[in-house]
Amino acid sequence: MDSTSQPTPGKPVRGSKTGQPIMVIFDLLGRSWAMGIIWHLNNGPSTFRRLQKYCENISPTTLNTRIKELTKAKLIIRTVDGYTLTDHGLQLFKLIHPLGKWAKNWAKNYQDI
Amino acid sequence: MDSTSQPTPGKPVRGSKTGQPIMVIFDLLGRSWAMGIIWHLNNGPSTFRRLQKYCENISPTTLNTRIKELTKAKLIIRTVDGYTLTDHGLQLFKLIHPLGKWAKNWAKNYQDI
DNA sequence: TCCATACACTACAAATTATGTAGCAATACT
DNA sequence: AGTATTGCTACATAATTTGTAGTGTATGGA
Repeated sequence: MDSTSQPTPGKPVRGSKTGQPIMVIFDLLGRSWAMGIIWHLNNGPSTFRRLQKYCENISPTTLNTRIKELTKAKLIIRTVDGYTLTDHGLQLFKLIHPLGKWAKNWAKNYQDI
Repeated sequence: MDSTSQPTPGKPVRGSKTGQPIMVIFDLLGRSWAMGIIWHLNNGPSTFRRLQKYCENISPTTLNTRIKELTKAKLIIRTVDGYTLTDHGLQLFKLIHPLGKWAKNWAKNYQDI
């Protein structure tokens, strides 16, 4: 089945052997669409299909893998209304939220590539 | 040679077709070791080998690819002292900096996986 | 109840990325 | 000149992501 390695504090992660929390979170968030999912869920609970649609047709395989990882990491949880951010997840969202404004500014100053 | 797609505002990125800045930055930062590199460079300029060592022996291939991408994105730049954060890069670091503290707390509350 | 939808996934093969080892050219030092 | 270090590149293997198709389960009428 799915043998993706779950980034876990204290255990080696993709790239990092020490399992420092920051490296663990970098690994977790560094996987495809992880931040996008958290970003979207801030708008409220979402079903699998809606999430998939929002994430510009992310493949169901990847979405499902990401959901499992984020759930194990206790950043999201499944409720009757769909997937939702946990308290931890919400805190994390608040931390990455400023990236939105920064990214727009960065994009504006982005030239001649 | 290396045909990695550079995440660029306004252009489709890995996963996102609209090229919204936040999605672009998620793609860029979501690649292996990207955030780790920025994290480390906050400690001052670093040479290729030192960076490699710091990033727990990231493969030179990946490091080089990441360096090229981050340089094109104007987040880092090469100086006589080694690779350094640009102003944009420093701003970005400041935004992700709180993740360190958050991650430690998250890791503490992380159980029964 | 039977049929049609819609949802939440799973299977699986192909494409893209990352890793790890080896090594090369350029500079610095002795 | 000889040696060491740095900044990479080559290349084969491994891991991740994608895309398409399809399965099983609920829900909603007719």
